[in-house]
Amino acid sequence: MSRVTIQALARELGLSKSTVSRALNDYPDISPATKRRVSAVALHIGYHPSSQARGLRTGRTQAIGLVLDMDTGNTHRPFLSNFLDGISSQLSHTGWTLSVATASGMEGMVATHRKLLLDHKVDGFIVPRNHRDDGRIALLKANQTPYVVYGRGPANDTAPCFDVLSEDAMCQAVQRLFDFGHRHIAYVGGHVQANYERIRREGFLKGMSEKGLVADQSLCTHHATTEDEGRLAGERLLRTSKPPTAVVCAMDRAALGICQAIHNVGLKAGKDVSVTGYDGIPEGQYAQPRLTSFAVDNYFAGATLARLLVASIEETSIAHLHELQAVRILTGESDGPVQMSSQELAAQVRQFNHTI
Amino acid sequence: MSRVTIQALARELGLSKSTVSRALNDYPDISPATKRRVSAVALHIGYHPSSQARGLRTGRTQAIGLVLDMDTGNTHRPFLSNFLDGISSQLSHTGWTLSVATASGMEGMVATHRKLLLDHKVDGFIVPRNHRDDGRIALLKANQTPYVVYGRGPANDTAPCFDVLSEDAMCQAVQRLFDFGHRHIAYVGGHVQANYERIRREGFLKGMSEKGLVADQSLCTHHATTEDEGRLAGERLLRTSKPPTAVVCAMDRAALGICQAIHNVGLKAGKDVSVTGYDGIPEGQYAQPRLTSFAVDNYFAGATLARLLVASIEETSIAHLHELQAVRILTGESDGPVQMSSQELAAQVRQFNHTI
DNA sequence: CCACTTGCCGAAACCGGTTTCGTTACGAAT
DNA sequence: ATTCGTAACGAAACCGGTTTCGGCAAGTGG
Repeated sequence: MSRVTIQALARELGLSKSTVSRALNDYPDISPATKRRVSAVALHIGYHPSSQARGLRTGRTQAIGLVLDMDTGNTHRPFLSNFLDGISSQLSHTGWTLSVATASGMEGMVATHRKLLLDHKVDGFIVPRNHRDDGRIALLKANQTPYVVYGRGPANDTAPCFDVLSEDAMCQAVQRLFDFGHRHIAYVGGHVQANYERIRREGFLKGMSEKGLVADQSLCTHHATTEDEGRLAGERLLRTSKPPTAVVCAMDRAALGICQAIHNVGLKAGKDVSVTGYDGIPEGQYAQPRLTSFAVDNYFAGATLARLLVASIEETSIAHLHELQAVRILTGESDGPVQMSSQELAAQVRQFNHTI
Repeated sequence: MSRVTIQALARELGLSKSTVSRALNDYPDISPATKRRVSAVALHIGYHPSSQARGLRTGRTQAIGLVLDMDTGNTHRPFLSNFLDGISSQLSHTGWTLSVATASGMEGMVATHRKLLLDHKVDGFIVPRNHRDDGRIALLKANQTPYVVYGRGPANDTAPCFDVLSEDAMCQAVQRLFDFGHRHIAYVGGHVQANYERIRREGFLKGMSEKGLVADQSLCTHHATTEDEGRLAGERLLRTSKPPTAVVCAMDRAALGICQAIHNVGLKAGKDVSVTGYDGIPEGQYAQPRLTSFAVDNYFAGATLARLLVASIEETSIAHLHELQAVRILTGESDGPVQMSSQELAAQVRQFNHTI
């Protein structure tokens, strides 16, 4: 056990514990010589301050909280490891640690945040995947608890945030498909209540308008967060009289479902119908055809969020606390040059359905 | 903020804070009537004890630590979410929380454990993937810190542990392949320094001997933890004069690599050569052919480990602290009835290599 | 020489709980 | 009536740090 307290260190040094404390914390009223001596002996006898004792006095735990939603959480499963690594690596340079908890749904998450707060287990939170009207943020604001949002925060919010430029990815996807000759492009979004959904959709629309295309509202859908939901959305789109020749998806999992739907009507994704995803999940790189997607550097995201949060808690720098990061495209074979018109595509689908 | 201390509660009740403390902690020298009254008022005015203040006195943080290895950690990436959920769910009933950190390699992990210990951030650790000679366990033992092993602990170790019966999975795999008619079966293992490797290999050997087969040493390899390493191992196996008609892998990722190697010589996994994996990673279920594998319930694992660790820290029950859990088979199409003999297989591979 | 600042450090309060020890009141035993 | 035991609670120490306040000595200006 540690068992070497500041008292023992003070005795060893022939100083009072208050002097030792101030020396270690670099107070100005301690002579440089004493500071050096204290640090040296502290290191020598292996003194490590108790974080709880310090926290009791300072009111700080030196820990940040991360509550994961297990309802929608499966969607970010593959990135979790890198995300945690980013946070932890950033914190490891300091004395801070990361406290992780899981919860189900927004109410569950809010309850978990409250619990961690009331127990004084953490000083602040990383809030991933913020919603339009987010109970977690409401709670943290009401309690004046520091937090940092992974995602675009509310416009009138002063809390620091970090996000990836997913709108640029959607925009790039449209442009790429346009360059492949596609003009009839659908959009399949994710959780409508999530903030990211609005942003990605707007990115899609921006890409469309930049190319002089008008987004057909009947080709814009959402709530496709799983493969099954994506497949259903794909089946609906293919069954219309003017099916899209390309589909931009806000999530890889939905994109994989769309590829299945395409396969199920005897067509080939990437040839007959183009599909792009977003997230860069491993399954997409193993799928047939390999999914064109956009990868997020979640290590960087975690590290940045941790840095922003700690800075905002310690109030060291009030620098720009809103940061953005570009995504990296993963070119697969799920998209390509347009092969046939929407009418021809519709005919093919009809024909396939008849022969069955 | 919380700011309702035990003092305030005591004032509100007209009692001393020591009485309030003992009432809340169910001491025998407090009258039942007082206990009820204290609990009621505490709930009413929203009293939540500061975990740091309590920890300072009791020496307990009520937090457990989990240090993830980012070197080999990518292999357990998909399970992390469920694993954390299991731990967190188990802890949520109590006042305990989970502290997560990452590290690189054994030295890094040991250093991180030491840091968390010296800072008094956690009371105990969950140690996943223990090695034969594990620095983490040595450290924790030396410091008399409670820990629980995810994996089979050292035989002479009294520390609680939990593990899945991966040896049974390997054994099942052999029996399944035997029933498919395979007699020439290879084994491709993972990290040799890890404890699980020994266990899985022994499970494989047990399955072989139970069916009266002798394991050809030249067909037993290891150190295949990634897809690339698996592919290389597969290429080596296929190039021998008596290649195996079936391969049992200790890890899905290696199995996927073997499937690639089979594909690369113009053969079909699941038809010409059978392959089984272990872990049940999502990529395996998306691969062509779908991988036959064994799934681990990592939610259950996390919950059990957390329960064991807290029990061993609080020393409530000295019950059986060694638990085991069976795995569930995921039948895919990467294995099947034997199609040709080892000689015929070798001929096919030779022929393919000549034509190129 | 004295008052006053400045540098440096110690004493003690404090954070919010837990735990030890002591005290009071009351009924039972002697 | 005295002693004793016990139930129920209060006072105070304690955990290990941080922070406020005050004190002492040396230096400085008048």
